Amino acid sequence: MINPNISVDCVVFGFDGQNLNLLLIEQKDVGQMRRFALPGDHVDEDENLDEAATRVLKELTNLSGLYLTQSGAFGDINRVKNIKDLPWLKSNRQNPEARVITIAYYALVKMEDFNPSASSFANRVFWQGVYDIPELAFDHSKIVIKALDRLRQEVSELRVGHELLSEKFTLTQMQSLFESILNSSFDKRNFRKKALNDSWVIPLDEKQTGVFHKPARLYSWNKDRQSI
Amino acid sequence: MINPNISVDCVVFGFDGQNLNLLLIEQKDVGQMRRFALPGDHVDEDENLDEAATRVLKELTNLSGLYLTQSGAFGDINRVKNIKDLPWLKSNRQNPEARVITIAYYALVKMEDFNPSASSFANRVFWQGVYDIPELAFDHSKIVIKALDRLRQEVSELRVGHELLSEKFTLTQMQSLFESILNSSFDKRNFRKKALNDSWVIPLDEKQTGVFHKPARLYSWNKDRQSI
DNA sequence: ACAAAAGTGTTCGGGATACACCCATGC
DNA sequence: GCATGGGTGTATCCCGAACACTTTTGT
Repeated sequence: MINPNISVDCVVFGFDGQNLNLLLIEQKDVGQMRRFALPGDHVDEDENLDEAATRVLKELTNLSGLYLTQSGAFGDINRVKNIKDLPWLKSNRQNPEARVITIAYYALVKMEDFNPSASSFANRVFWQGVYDIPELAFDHSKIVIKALDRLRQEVSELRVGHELLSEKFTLTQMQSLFESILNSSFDKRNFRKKALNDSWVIPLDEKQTGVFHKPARLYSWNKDRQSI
Repeated sequence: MINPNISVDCVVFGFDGQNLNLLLIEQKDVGQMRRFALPGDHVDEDENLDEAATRVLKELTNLSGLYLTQSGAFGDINRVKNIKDLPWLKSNRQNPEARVITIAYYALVKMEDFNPSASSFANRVFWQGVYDIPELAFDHSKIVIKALDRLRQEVSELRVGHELLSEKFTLTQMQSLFESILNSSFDKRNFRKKALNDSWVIPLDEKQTGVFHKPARLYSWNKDRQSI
């Protein structure tokens, strides 16, 4: 049995080697309008919050074991009162007037692991550049901003980030990851010095293939050296 | 009308010039046992989460304008299933079995501004040293740990802290504040150099009185220099 | 005079920053 | 051979860490 007052919403960040992206859905059953939102669902009575978020993420991406962490609770009384959200609420909720508090989570996925496709949730699921997010349903824009804030903090402290790169990667990709998350840029030499000095990564005896310039060396994360 | 599924709990930190303390209540109506908890209450249907937390804090301390910020949502299905919590739930809740999700807040108060006294909430309200917290009801210990974590982060980044000292204070008091929050100790000279170099504080033309040693100079916060 | 806390400067090492040119490969 | 990104070293500055003695007041 679901609890009508409590939901979870997932801010799913993905990285493609160049840019940071956000997973959005296009809502169903909203007539002619196109309205975008974060994936989310109500929480079941016998389900922990983390479990509900994990479930939403699993249904959406068919991936498990993803990095997933809570980023806040949103419960303003008018968060589901926007007139533009009425059509969806009417066709998806027993009581469209009900107050709903949502617990926001954010997740990190390697984009290469996953191709978005339609699901029970939505007409359409797609990646969107984080610096180019359209208007979202409910208070989802606020939720995204807060999640991005948290992600930035965690990345600066190097507590997360490896979840967004593939097993083997180039230092340039790693630098792009940091730059796109923190929305700033770094000096190449200093960045590489730091990554190696602080043993964030381990150099492999392998090089990039299939590129038409000098192939870059590949690296992997140093798992012993995480979260310091 | 209250929403039976959603509550707020407040982790209220206070500082007395020496040690960091936490405001606890002793629960009413639990028969012979003594059981301690965080102050909290259900959220009203027409009340925002922040408003509910503000209300709890106001009823408790009779102070307003306090620093108050959300530190997380706690919703494990068995968070109110501990047998020791049954007596209180039975005498305080219509449906003691109901699932309750709580949104945790943490607040900072100057202890000199406020003397705890009994209230509608509790038999007894009292300050307890944060490094000496007894067993708490529900999952309140977890909530405290998380709030303390957040407080430490914010203090290290100097985003909060001034809320815990009076208008005028000595550098030694300020150092004690940092030391008790971060549970570590600093070199006096280095600490003072940093506080002054980085313009955290402004020296006043005033000295401590009523002490039986060399009186210390008083300082106030540099409001222009906060949160950097 | 004595107890108690206030107040003060210098040295050292390590990490962050700034900066420009040659290299390997595919086309 | 040329276009594209890969890869490298040095000098400087600032910040954090370590460290011990003198000063002022009340009793």
